[in-house]
Amino acid sequence: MANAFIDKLRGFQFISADDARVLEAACPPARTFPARHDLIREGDKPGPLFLVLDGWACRYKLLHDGTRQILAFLMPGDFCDMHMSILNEMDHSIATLTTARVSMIPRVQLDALLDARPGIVRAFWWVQLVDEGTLRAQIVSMGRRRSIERVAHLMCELYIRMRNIGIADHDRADLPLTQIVLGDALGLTPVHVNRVLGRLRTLGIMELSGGVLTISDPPRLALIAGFDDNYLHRRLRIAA
Amino acid sequence: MANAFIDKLRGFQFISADDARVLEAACPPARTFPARHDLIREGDKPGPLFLVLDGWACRYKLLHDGTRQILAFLMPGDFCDMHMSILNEMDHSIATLTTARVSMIPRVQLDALLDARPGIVRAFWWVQLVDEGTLRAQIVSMGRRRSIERVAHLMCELYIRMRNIGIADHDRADLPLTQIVLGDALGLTPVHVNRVLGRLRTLGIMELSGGVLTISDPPRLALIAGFDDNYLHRRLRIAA
DNA sequence: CGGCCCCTTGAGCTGGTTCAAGAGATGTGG
DNA sequence: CCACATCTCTTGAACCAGCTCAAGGGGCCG
Repeated sequence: MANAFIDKLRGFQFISADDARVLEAACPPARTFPARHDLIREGDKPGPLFLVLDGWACRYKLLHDGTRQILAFLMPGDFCDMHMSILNEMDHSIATLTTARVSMIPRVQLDALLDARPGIVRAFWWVQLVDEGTLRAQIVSMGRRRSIERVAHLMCELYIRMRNIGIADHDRADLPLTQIVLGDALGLTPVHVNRVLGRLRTLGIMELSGGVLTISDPPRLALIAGFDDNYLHRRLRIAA
Repeated sequence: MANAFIDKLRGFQFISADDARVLEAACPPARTFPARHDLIREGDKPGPLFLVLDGWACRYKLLHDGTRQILAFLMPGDFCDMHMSILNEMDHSIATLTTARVSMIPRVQLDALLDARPGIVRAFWWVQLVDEGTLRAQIVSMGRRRSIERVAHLMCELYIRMRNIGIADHDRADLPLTQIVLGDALGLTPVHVNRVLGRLRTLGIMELSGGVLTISDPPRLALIAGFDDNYLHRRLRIAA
């Protein structure tokens, strides 16, 4: 897996072979960061565009009282952050959750790429819009789902996304997220996340332990979650 | 106010006079819709781009159990929906909340505009990114703020956004949102929204009644909300 | 004038939090 | 390679923010 990001664009057939080649050539060698390392912080000025090639990261925001809200999980093939090149300041931070390999495209080079290649603009825009759908899905979860549904929904989403990029087995996947991290993403306390996971385990639906997610009853999990994957926009039009 | 959308872009100095003229010329005469009218529904295929010129609308999603989650409020100058031209299907619906004047740019014309005018692409992308920041702020609210903070935060945001487009006085603004609508946006029951508004009124901080928002103690409201307007990205670079 | 929303308030309930404590895992330095 | 420190997971008990259910009043529109 040389470049998970381009694989993703290609996998969705949303970038031409030509554009993919140009984009890939623009990616400098990846750097490896340890877990819990901030790639960029709220308030920072424009920097390079990050592409997560391996490992996990997240967007998050710290509140005044020290609590953290995780806004999105970034897995191989996700990017962070387009914003930089258009807005003048980050309104949230991005950090690794595990050891992660990250490719960083300098902003100047990125701008040149976008000016020269409308196909790449389109591809990036598409990714952006899909990410936005994921944000909306999270709002729905936090506003209208109870804890067990919320946990189930996140597990469905992460599982599908992992399967899409080929890092999930039939019913198992490595998911190196602690219950604290899950709580910060779901707006729940880690204690309650623990109880909910225990309940799902007892029910024989899924299990998360030792960093491995095992879904033994996918239909029931999706039912509890009220999961509909339309927001992940997997079927789409070929780039114009 | 001929075209609130272009006024907004101009107000933020993010579009050239030339691009503004071209964009304005592309807007067909506005249509007026009654309140509670769906402009587009989840699952719909690409249609025209909507620009809200007058009145209020919202993005929302209905769940299986009939509950509704409002994802974003659209006021004059906001657009809905770029998604259409890139994704193949809406993952949420958009409806008017009040009588609203809406301009609809046909998609073919929009695509031509975007192809011919990189400046307009940039401007749209910027708006898109700002909207995304607003989504993230909502996630933070729902995940980490209690009801009174959440209500206060939404009021701060709406007030600032209204002031930015010139439809708010010094400490008053028309805000034609029912407590039911607010509840659907905030993930609270209308009953509880009522109690929280009552509390804020008793505290002498703000009042919402008869469709009019009056903020008598802005600093205290912002303090309760933990409000920081950085995510609205008002200071920004002039379009390249 | 009548019907339908919307707002308001009360009373009791409950899902999720808080606080606490111990056991298991993981990593680090000597 | 072991010892110790730190982080994570787990479970229990009490509490409380926000929900549910219910009922009455007010305003707007047909």
